[in-house]
Amino acid sequence: MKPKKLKESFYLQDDVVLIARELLGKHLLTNIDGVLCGGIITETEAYAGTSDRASHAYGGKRSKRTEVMFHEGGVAYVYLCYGIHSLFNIVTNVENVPHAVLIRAIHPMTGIDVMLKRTKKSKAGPGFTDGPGKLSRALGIHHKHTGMSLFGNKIWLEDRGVKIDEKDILVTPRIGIDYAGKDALLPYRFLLKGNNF
DNA sequence: CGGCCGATCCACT
DNA sequence: GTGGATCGGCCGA
Repeated sequence: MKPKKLKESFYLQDDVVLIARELLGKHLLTNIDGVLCGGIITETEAYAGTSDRASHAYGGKRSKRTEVMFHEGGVAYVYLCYGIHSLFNIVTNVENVPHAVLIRAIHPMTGIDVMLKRTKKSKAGPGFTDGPGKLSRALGIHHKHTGMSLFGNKIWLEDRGVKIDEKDILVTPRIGIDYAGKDALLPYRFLLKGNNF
């Protein structure tokens, strides 16, 4: 199957939890600093808008940081966490519905040498791009890229025909959101079983 | 304007 | 297993 860039209709779907599941196996690509890098998405988390205590947009909160989440689906929401890490999210749903999917891990495929250099690693083994902060650094994604369209030529997603079987998907609660009360228990995290990355 | 804290990672014990 | 790094956003004064 020929690679095809994910288009608007994918990002406008109403069910962000379903989108998070469907993003497994899709390719995330960047062309930053003139270098093509990318990999297969292996772990995601859904953030379900104004009613989700774990979401930055909980209660409909708008701020300079969260405003981009209210944008129509198909843009990047990248923010700085712990003063060090840029976390990459995909904004979904229609304008004013602030849904997003956090990409937590990828299996590197393209531009591995450059990604190694960016992360100061010597080889692409376990622990290379298995966290949201790490994969952003490897791909060259910075919080200055927040609001960027995913239909452009810097950051985008492709369907390359990777088929994911239901039995290979692990579903768990989300990570690092203990402050979210009962919403911390929601099964909104999806990962591919047996992936080393 | 000051203080607190985070959707994390790494070095060190 | 634990704590420090490090800084923008947010809230209260």
